[in-house]
This record gives sequence, structure tokens and C-alpha cells, in this order.
Amino acid sequence: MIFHKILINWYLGNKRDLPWRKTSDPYRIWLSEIMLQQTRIEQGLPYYLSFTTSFPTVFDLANASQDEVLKLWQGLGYYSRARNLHETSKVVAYELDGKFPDNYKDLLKLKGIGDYTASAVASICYNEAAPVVDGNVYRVLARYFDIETPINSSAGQKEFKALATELMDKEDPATYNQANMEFGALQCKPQNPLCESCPLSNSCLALKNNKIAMLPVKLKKAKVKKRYFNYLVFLSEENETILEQRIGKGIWEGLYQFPLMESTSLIDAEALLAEPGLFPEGGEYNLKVSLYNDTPIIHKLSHQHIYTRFWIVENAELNTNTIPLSKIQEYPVPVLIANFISEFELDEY
DNA sequence: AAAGCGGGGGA
DNA sequence: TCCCCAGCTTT
Repeated sequence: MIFHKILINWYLGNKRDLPWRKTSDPYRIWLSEIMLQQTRIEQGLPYYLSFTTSFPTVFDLANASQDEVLKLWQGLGYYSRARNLHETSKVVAYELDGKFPDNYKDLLKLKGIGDYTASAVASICYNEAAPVVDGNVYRVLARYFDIETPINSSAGQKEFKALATELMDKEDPATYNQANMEFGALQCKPQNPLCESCPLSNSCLALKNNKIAMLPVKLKKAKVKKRYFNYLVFLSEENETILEQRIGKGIWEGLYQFPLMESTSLIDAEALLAEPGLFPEGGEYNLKVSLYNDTPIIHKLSHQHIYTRFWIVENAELNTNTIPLSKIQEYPVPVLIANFISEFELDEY
């Protein structure tokens, strides 16, 4: 039997029941594909449900504010996805009359849509013969054909894309693409793949050559960087604090946080107070600065570890960016900040 | 070609 | 710990 026939046959008998598999609405397919980039289905699913509830159509999403979109995205990570999602929703709603492009080439022009997502939407919604090559497909093909080309090299991307194009079922691209991914996720798993029950085991070259655990090959990534964050949690007598929006190119762009002083190592209160511009000048302020957590909270991300200490600043007279403490939950914040807010006991101050 | 970007789950 | 997850954008 042909490769794609086996995959599709397996898929029809093993696929999970997922909400985006009950529709071919390009808005919902696009939404699901963006959310699932570098994200496990179990993690993305609740976000998909809340987004489709809050924003049933692309117009609802386009008419929302960025803060609303980021708040709903909070915790899912890679926030540029949310910003691009919002921007693209406006293009589709206002410039394209609410209609998504109906082909790979035009989908690719939209912000946040790359090769994978354009192929996924084009094939699933419009049955275009565009092969998807995600992490699952890389693994399935690398193993089945015993290919050692690193999947995250440009040569590898080209090679696997070409191979996927050859293998695709041109009659049913939508089912083939999803079958390939689902097969990688459930059967040809990264660890402990289910080779004993695999419908492709007879012809799998990695299994034959005893190289299942070695494939796919991936170039190793840069080392994790350490950073030191000092957050200033201002508390005024009017029960207000300060939140600032992160601007610029770095991590958490667009999200809110307490005023931040980043240092090159752990610092004490003396060094913090000596920092120019951090606190109001003049002696009329009777500031009380206390360290909330002596042991830094280590917020671990893929590419950096953030050693974080929170400083409580009482008796502050606040001028800019002040918000009532009661409204703090309304702002989109990094998980690091959200965790602090939920455990912080205001009563002690 | 390489780096930057989140957070969570599994081994 | 390390690796991976329905990747994309910028440098």
C-alpha cells in the first residue's frame, strides 16, 4: 500500500476529536494553527475555546483592543503570535471584506503566517495540494526514510518539504496533512514511539537500521542566558500601584509589568536605592522599601532564566501609570507577574 | 545562517 | 536536567 494511503487509513481510525476538526471556516482553522505553533494541543485547546467564544468571527477579533487580545492570550507564550493575529484580523476584516485568501501564495503574505500555516489553511480549507511540514512531519519522514539531514537547517527544510510534496495525496491534501501530523503526535512520538503497533513498521528504515532514537537530527541551540529582574511593587495610601507596558523588541512585548530595574547580578536594597531615576527625588517622601522574596524566583524560559526579586515600595506618591490595585487583574501580564499577583498578600502591608 | 521569542509537560 | 511542542520574524 502507498505511504499516504496507510497514513490516512491510520488517521481515520485513530484521530482525536478536536473542535477545529468540525469546521472548515478559515477563521477558525487559522486561529487554531496560530495557537498551536510550538504549542501542545492540550495547552492550546482552552485558549481556542475562549477565543472562539469571545471572538466568534474575524470581525469580533478585529474590533477588539490589543489589551483584550493579549489578556485572552496570557499564559500561552510567544506573544508576537497574538499581536500578529490581531493585526491580520484587521487586514482580513477591513481590507479583504472578511474573506481570508484562498490559496497558499496569498496566505503567506499575511503577518504571522509562514510556510507551515499557509500550507495548513490552504489545504484544510481549500483543499490545495500544499504539504505541511511541522515538527511531527519532520520526525515521521526522518525516521521512515532514515534521513540524517538536520531538520532545523535550511538544507533540511528544503529536503523535507520536497519529500513531503512527493508523498502527498493530491486527491485529499486536507486529510493527508492532518494524518501526517496526528501520526507523528500519537504513534511516531519523540520518545518511546509505538513501533510494535505501527502500520509503517515493515518499511520504516530507521526501525530497520535501529536508529529510531537518533532521528530526527537537530542542530543544537544557543545556551540559556541568565537575567536579573528587580520589580518595584509600589503601594500608595490610595491603594494604587504602577503598571507599565513593555515596549520595544524584547520578551513580553505589549504586556504589562511593575516598574523594572534589570541588573547584572543580584543586588541589595542599597544598590537599588542608589539607582538613578528609579525613585522620586527629594526628602518629602517617606519611602519604605522591603524585599518581598529573598530567594529569587527563577522563571525559566526556553532561551533565558530570569532571576526575579520583588521589592515592595510603600508610602509612595504616584504620578504616572497608576492603577487601582483592584484593576490589576484586567491587564495582560507575563506568567511571572501573574504568579506574583495571585500569591501576594496585600493584607500584610 | 543564526538568534530571539513562552510556557508547560514528559522522560 | 534536557528535549519537544500543528513556527515566524528579524538580524
